[in-house]
Amino acid sequence: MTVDGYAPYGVTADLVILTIRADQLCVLLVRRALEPFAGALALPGGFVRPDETLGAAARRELAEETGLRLDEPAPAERGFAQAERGAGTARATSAPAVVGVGSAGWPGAHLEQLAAYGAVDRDPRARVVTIAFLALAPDLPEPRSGTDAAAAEFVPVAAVAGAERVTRGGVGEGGVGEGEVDGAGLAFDHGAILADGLERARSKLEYTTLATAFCPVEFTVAELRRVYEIVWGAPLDPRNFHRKVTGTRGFLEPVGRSTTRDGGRPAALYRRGPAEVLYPAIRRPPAGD
Amino acid sequence: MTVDGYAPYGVTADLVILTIRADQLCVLLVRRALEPFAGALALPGGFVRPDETLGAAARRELAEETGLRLDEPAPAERGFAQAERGAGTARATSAPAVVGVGSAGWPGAHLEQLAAYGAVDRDPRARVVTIAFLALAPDLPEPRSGTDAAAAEFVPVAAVAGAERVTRGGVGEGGVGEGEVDGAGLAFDHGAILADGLERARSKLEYTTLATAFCPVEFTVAELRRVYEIVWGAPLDPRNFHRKVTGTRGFLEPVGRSTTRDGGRPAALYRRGPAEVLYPAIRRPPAGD
DNA sequence: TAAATAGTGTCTGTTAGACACTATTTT
DNA sequence: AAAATAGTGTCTAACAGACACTATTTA
Repeated sequence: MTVDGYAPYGVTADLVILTIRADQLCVLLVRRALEPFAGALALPGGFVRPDETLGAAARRELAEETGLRLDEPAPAERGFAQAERGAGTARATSAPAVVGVGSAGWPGAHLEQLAAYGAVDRDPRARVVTIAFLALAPDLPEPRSGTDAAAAEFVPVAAVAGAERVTRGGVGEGGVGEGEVDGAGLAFDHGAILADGLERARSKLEYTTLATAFCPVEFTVAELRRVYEIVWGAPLDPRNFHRKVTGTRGFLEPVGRSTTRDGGRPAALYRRGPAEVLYPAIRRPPAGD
Repeated sequence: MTVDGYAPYGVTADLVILTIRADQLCVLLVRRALEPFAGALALPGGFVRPDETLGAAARRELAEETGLRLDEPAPAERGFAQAERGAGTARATSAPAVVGVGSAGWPGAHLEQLAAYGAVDRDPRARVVTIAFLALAPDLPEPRSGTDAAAAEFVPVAAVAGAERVTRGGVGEGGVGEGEVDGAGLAFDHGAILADGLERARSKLEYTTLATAFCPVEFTVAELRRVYEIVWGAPLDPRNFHRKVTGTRGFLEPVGRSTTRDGGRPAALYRRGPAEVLYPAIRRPPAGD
């Protein structure tokens, strides 16, 4: 059913799911089983169903691929009905039992809309617009194969050719040929989407407390610092970082216990606090990596 | 033509076009001539044509409604083909002659993707996903009526009921009933889109040089400050503001002339400089309005 | 004891915010 | 002269960045 005779579009939701494994920033990629781009790596995703919102499609895909279930965000606080809001974010507050997943939960996992991509020829089959989402999660168990993916695995972003080739802040607009793999070696325009997702994640660590989304429920200051160092690819001064994050009200809440799992003197354990924005921001070092 | 039998969607581009007129932040709204929501105010927009990207549709709608033509952004700098990038931004570098528009040009006008909105019932006719764009422009001549709009006019955002009712940073997800006008008094979910656009504009003034997009080619520091004060609805200290913007490299480039159009001692004229980000940011005062 | 990591203190330069003061115009 | 706006200087508190130093564990 179309409106006013305009051509219909396919609408998909694709996900950039980032996690940290073995001291590397990794993205979940699937090996495509079907044409187009059969055999190529791609971001997980799929068509938005007629009865679900964009965010619901993203949460469904996330659960299908990783077993990670996020609650729907609460309706807007002022009490009037709203359409699904694109800029919204979700945080898991509980983790119902899922096959292959324990009961620990991932309290800090994060999902937000990234952007819409609608180049005319981005899908050689038909006009398809995709709404990309960015998910940040602590280290997850092995991903489960999705419906249209032969296999899904976390791949270090450093190993994804071209994912880093877009300069910070600079984005353009062009076109891709029919069925042509773009510069990142991923299917469709997924290399560009990944690059945008990485830049979004890197910049959000500067001025929000989102780094905790990569951490388990309880973590040390050094573990949080390692998140920053891995995502930014640059070392941070441990003393200044410690002073900054423990001095920012609402960023960390002490658990009261400590751990020696990082070696050396026991480190205090923290949970994430209620703060979401950081002011002043933690500055991203010039470069590195 | 659909893919794998999934239901087709309509895809539209809607615009939040902001400008400053008579010391008020205004948004371009159209009076809908057709059902649904006939007679109600709505954001300008329309269906994305089969042969144009999302950004091209937004630029076309912008030109149709305002006469303001923006160049397509340059392709990505690293030389590999990219699909249209959602997070990209465009700045007009020239303003070809357009009916009703002089030759002065709007060098700072700005267009960027805001977000995608896809609640199931947001359009009572069919499943329609809209990609919202945010445009910032200097005071423009009277808008021209678009194809599906009986009239278009700039309305002070303060006069749009409910547009300010969403708290800073908090967004949720819900649903709207069939044909029901949402809390902002605008058609569809355009009140929510407007609120998101306003928040995006307000927050971008903090950490980018985008305020110049509201200014004419040459402007004074006081005129730039008035942009901040109007968009944020709060007064700023003129002396500290002056020191901040003139001391930030690349923000302003002196023209070498001055004007007395604001009264009092002549003020130096500036053009926007090459800088795009502000670090440290200009902090938004607690509230005001 | 040595090595490793946690955490505190201290110094310096930069900046925001508050506000006194001077400069140059119009009325 | 008075009013208005432009622009500079000065003070203080906060903070980033650099780095010395102490604290508590394991090997």
